[in-house]
Amino acid sequence: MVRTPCCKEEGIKKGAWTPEEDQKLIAYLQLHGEGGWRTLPEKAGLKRCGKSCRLRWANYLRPDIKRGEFTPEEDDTIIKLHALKGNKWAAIATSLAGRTDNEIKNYWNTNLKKRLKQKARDSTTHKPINSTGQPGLELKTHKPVYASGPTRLLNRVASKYALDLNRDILTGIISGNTTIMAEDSQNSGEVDSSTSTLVNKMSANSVMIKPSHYTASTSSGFSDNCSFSDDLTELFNNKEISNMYSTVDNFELMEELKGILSYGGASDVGIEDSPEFLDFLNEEDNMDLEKFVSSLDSKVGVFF
DNA sequence: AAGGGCCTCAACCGCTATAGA
DNA sequence: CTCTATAGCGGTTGAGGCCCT
Repeated sequence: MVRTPCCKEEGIKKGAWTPEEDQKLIAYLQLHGEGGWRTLPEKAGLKRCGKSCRLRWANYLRPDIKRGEFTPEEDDTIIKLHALKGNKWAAIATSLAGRTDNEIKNYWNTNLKKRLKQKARDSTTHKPINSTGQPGLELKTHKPVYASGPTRLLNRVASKYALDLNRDILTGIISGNTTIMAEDSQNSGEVDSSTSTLVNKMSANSVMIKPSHYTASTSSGFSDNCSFSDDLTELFNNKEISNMYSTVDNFELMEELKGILSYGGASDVGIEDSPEFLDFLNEEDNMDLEKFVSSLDSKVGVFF
């Protein structure tokens, strides 16, 4: 399909807007409202293309735009949401009243990105940057050789965070059954499809946690085709988990948890086939999910 | 004072998504 | 279904201001 230009090239002004142009645009929009951007410049007496007018209005002239410095609270929100959503500036902007996606994007690139680097965190993944300068997890607390078993990892997480992390949330992450999720689902009248999938996979009472590459059994809630690491992507992108990030004061813990679980999804080739590893799985990875969750406190110290 | 480099951020570019004819 | 107009998005650019030497 041939793209039609958004405006005729001749006589179209580019570059910075003058106060006179701003006034013309504001006056026109106050009178006629938004829309009809293609024909607006001619009607408003502007030698600009419609797209330029729309952007000028959306990013600068709109009366509900908040100008001035970002507050520490706004900084915090942006950092948290960026960790969750990545460079989805428009999505991030919906959580900051009066801030435009363009403004947030600029602010990120000029300020917050540097701040993360100063804290030795990767500006894309937000994970700590290790000694090699590569983003990654601090392996000193995570034993790589056992990284393949999701349950092992959950055990570790439970052990490490049982005292700190709200147990409802941790339980929810594991079982897809938190109060937050339940309330949210009831209130909205719908459950995000990815969440539904996860809840179906994870919340059945008889679920036995299996590692994604452990093929000896097919009786668990996780099918052999179900990659735990793939589910994590869904899990951490879904609406309810997003809400946890933005509304619950557990961001750091959630981030670290995410890192640990993601790490667990990336198994080393061959490890899962070793007798030692399979023995370990038989012993500890087939435990009942409910028992596991209900005994979190007693697990403290087991793996750390 | 001059000028070169760096930084900021408004504006632009190119693309996709969506609605409607 | 196709085509077109429009809206929206994220990446990039470049003018202007600031800072340092």
